Amino acid sequence: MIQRQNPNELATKLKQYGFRLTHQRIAIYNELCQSKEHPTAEAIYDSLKVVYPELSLATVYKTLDSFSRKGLIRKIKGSDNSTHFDADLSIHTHLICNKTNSILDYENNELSVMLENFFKERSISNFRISDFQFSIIGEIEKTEST
Amino acid sequence: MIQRQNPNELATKLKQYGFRLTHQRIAIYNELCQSKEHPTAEAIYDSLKVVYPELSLATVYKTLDSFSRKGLIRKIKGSDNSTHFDADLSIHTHLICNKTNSILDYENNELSVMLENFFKERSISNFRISDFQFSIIGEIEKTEST
DNA sequence: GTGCTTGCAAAGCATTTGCAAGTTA
DNA sequence: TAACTTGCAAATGCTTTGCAAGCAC
Repeated sequence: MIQRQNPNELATKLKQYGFRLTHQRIAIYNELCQSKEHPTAEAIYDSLKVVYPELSLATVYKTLDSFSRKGLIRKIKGSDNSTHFDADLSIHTHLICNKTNSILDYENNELSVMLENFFKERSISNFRISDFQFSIIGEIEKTEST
Repeated sequence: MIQRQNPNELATKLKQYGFRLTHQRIAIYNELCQSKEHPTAEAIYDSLKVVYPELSLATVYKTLDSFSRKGLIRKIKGSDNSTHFDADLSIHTHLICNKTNSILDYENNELSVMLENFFKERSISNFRISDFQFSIIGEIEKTEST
């Protein structure tokens, strides 16, 4: 989740990235910004379908793909064969659960700062970096209280 | 690629992990250990088909899946929707090319040691770690000499 | 001999594509 | 109005599954 943005801010950001403003794009980007859960295309579709019944799953896929290709959002590969999306572009690490196929942020500032510093001034010969993907794979453990 | 292993070493390792020794398993694990390229199931199949024409692609998938579920090898998600495999279980970082869908090792000892040290004594509450996946996404740049 | 593994073909599922109709700038 | 975007349905492509025959132990 990234901080709450009002409709104007959303629209401005989409324009900045060269997108025509459509209801679908605004709704999809807004949904992704609000979500804490790094949703899949299908999850976004399911949430929005309630409010916009005419929305198509193919549009959600196309929109998320164009967003990520222009660098507005980032793709995350899940442990199953699904792709999740994240509006938070900062260098940070994910926890990926093999059992639930869910993705959480690993909130560890020390690690984020360390990685950021490491890559800040660094380039890789013959490679143009466009994104980082740091994941810890494993299993969410149930606590007794649940 | 991990260091060359003779047939006996391969077999011993497979047994250690509780696998029955079949020609297919030995060939698949050997192929993966020799490969520098983090191949997909299909790439492994294509390489082995020449020598073992009766080999089935489904067997390659099943075998790689059981290897990775027992922790003998590791899965890597590519930038397209394919899964690649790696016999090198050490903490290391991959370069993933969006254009060629190829995966290379990012050979940087400083980074590997840093990550290893960071996670050596660290645990995450309510999460059982089984693997790490660190990737740098981008594009391999052509050099003029190519 | 028993239980695990293989190969085949079919099925499954996430994602992409083609195109006519609708919408944005 | 011109170019881009949407929604639908069909297609694609990677991966999994069911099952009979084969093999390891």
